Amino acid sequence: MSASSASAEDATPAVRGRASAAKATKAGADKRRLILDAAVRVFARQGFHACRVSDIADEAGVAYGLVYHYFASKDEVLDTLFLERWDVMLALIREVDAEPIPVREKLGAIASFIVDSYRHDPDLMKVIIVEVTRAANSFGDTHIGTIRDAYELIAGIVEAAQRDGVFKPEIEARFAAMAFYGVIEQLLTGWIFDLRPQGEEEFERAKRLVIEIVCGGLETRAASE
Amino acid sequence: MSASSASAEDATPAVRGRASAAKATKAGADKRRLILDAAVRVFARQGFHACRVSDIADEAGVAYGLVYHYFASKDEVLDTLFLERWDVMLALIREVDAEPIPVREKLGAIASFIVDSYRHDPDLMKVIIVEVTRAANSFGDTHIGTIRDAYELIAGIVEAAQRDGVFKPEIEARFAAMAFYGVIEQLLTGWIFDLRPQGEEEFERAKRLVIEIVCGGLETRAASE
DNA sequence: CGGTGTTGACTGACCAGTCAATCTATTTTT
DNA sequence: AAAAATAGATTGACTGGTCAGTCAACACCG
Repeated sequence: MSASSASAEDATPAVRGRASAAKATKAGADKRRLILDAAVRVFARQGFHACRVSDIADEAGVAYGLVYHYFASKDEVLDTLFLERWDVMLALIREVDAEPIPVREKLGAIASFIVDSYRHDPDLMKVIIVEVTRAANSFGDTHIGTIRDAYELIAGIVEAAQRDGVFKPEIEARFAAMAFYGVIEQLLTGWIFDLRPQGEEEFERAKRLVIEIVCGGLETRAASE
Repeated sequence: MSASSASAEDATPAVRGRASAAKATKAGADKRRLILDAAVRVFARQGFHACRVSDIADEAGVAYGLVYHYFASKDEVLDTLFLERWDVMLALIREVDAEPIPVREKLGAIASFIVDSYRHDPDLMKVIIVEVTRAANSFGDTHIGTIRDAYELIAGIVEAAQRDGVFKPEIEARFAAMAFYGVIEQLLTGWIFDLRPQGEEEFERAKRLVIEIVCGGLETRAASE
């Protein structure tokens, strides 16, 4: 149901410093993936804290102990899911930032990426948002640095736009980045909890509106469209 | 340290339908309050899930069992804290909405209220945001209706502004409300986790910037100042 | 054989919620 | 006014259930 994203495949960053066992075998890596994908479904359905490790094993169709062969702890499973995806996003932001295009398009590309991530694998995004990003106390705390990285990159984009005179200088760049991210997170949260309509059209419309509101409030009275 | 807000005092809405025991005695109500205030500190420090009921009892200086004399469960303690404060906020939004003032001031008053709530009792706001509002899976689910009420009220304000021609009609009112709320929640989250600077000046500046960004993106090219 | 992969029963820790007993204050009875 | 009765307030030891993580044994492949 949720095949690992193609772009994450080659870049798998081996989960920093954790103990997690091998994946020497071809089949080994497959089982590992199987467990990760099962975990996404279980976490999305029951929530990280409410589910048992045995639920993940059952969903994956493997024995309880095998989860601990590939991961040091229940936490590490979630960590892995988060980092895998977040790293892809950080890479994309850096890529976009380097491109010689107007801010509106840069921020638009980032918003698009996140919305498309949700469209492509809502369960995974639900887990990342609900269990990590929004759970800033428990897991977010571990990853606060990584989350902050995204913040900073976006702030950098805003700052550049201010230097170019496209964005007002009086709204602090970091504040603007925070606002941008806040709107997007709220949007996904709305979808996740069925507070907002979904569907192909809605997704595209949402991308436009996010940019319209945020850039509209940031631009000087010079840029129209 | 955190005296219950004056405006909430008389309006205490007796926590809907729950079993929670009496508070017939004068001293009884005091102890109840003592436990609630202790819970705020403990929840803020350790998190709802990470703390034990005995931690709350210890912090309050009462016996373990007494918590269950006043509250049916650990959950009910958190529910009470949330509803107490959220109801005050809903009342304020309704009040503001009724006033015959421009949108910018209406939204500004709401942003001010929330920021001031944080300034007045950061621990309480931390608990509400982190453990309820942002924990949309566990507790947010129970209160999703109440949270939604705030959404809808704000959407109503935006809609009125659109009818008056002050706000663009092409940005759906609910979407705008979501964005407004998203920015504010992200702002508080930033303070809570020390990602953003705090202090009297910052609080006031933040109020202005929130309005500047959101209203700036929503207004038609007519309103300036 | 040696190592990796796989199994699932078991353990040790944890903690929400219960409950029977005790205390304190207020009211009723004598 | 003292004693008795009633009701709420307060205590903390105890129970029952839950689960993350361990481990010793077994399977499979090269």
